[in-house]
Amino acid sequence: MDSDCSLCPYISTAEAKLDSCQLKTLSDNHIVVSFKKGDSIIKQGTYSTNIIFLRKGLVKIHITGPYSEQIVKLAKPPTYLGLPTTFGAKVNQYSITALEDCEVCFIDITVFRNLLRESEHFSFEIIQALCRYEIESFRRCANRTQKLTRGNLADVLLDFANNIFKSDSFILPISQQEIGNLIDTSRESVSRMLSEFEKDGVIRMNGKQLEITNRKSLELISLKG
Amino acid sequence: MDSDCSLCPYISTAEAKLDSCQLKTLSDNHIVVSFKKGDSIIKQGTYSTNIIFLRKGLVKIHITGPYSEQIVKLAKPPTYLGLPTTFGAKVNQYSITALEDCEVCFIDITVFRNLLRESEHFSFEIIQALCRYEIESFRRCANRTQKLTRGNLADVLLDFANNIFKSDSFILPISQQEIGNLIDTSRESVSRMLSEFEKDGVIRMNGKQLEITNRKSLELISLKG
DNA sequence: ATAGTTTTGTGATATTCGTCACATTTAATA
DNA sequence: TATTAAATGTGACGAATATCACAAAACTAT
Repeated sequence: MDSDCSLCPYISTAEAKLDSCQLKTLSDNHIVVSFKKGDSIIKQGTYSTNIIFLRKGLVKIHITGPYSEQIVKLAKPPTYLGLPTTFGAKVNQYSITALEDCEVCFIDITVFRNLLRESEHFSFEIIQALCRYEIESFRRCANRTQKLTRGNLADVLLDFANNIFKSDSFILPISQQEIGNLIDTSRESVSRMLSEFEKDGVIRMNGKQLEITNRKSLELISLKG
Repeated sequence: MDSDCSLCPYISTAEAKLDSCQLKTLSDNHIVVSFKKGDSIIKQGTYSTNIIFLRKGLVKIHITGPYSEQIVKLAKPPTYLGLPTTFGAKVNQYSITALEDCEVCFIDITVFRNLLRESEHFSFEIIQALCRYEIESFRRCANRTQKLTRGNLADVLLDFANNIFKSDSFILPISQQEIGNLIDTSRESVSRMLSEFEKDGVIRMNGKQLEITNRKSLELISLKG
């Protein structure tokens, strides 16, 4: 498998700060692995031994809460996966599972640490990324707990359209049960609300195929519930 | 005001990794500021211009959500405040307010960046701290949204006893309204539940003075709701 | 294709909890 | 201490949504 990082089209902004020699080291010390839809990439409770970089495919980051499975967020390339769980704890504090077929780089943790050591730019990029993640998770949590469920569902659909698929027409990569786990509600409520959205002409659905037909309304629902 | 960081009893684990010269730079480029209970230390929406280190007193980190004020978490010394908001965004994404009289170090941001640049150990400590914060906030969010409200209230009381005051008898540093903002419920519900806890002999209250009289029960409530 | 599994749709019912209203207590300040 | 403001206690009521039950549909794999 091609493993010259300097030629990789999926390179991270942090890695762009590395010089050619450092990129060479990275090239020599990582492997690219494919995962099938549904495969587990990181499993909560196991030891974390590698830095993982997502270069292709969609994943969910989820955590086994006190009662049910909670999807913390969805992530798309290019992004590191599991930095917090690798540097912040001995064992993985959450799971990561492929929602589509994925390609992932496993980077040796000591090599990665050396890069942090050698390149201030690289490590500062990582610090900034971690800071952004945290702000994002504060906000996500505040939304989730304060907004009405309808608003959260609208947000999920808008997130798919705006950030993940960049199109108002897409195929839902997760089940209604999983949407429920993402916005903390039951699958029945998700089903009912989606029907409602369709009845109101905000979306059109056909199986997993979904189209946003009235973006304005959806944004209004996101705001007002 | 005393400003030799090498003599500071409140030094952070990250700063402990600095050499004497670097500590000297830090000493010369920070000021210690006192805040009174209720004072605003960081205000959401303003520019973030300093790194802030909390060396004394209790603070709340709160965010103005779509509808109401949400307390993200409470923080106690020694800890940096607002790293994410300083490195992750131009303007502060949340507010920090003193719950008790506080002492805080303001560190010049360029000086702090130079320290990150110069000391790999220092910057790696910061990375680890950020990673731990994020894991913690995933978990907090999962709890908050999944547990029953009673369980969350029990958690708050246990957090005061175990982590913040390290005693089963303490004076509540926040109002019932604020407890509500912390666990996403109304102040009325907080009031009702506290009465209930007292009636069941789990706690004893006298104004803001609170004593946990049956820790086992409280832990059970935390688990089972 | 067909049997089996997973996902989805929908009604009836129960529960939790927020909201409003107002009384009461406690704290803050002149 | 008098006056005002802030925090708390408590009842009645309603809205949002979880849960249960079951049917229908869609997808998987032999």
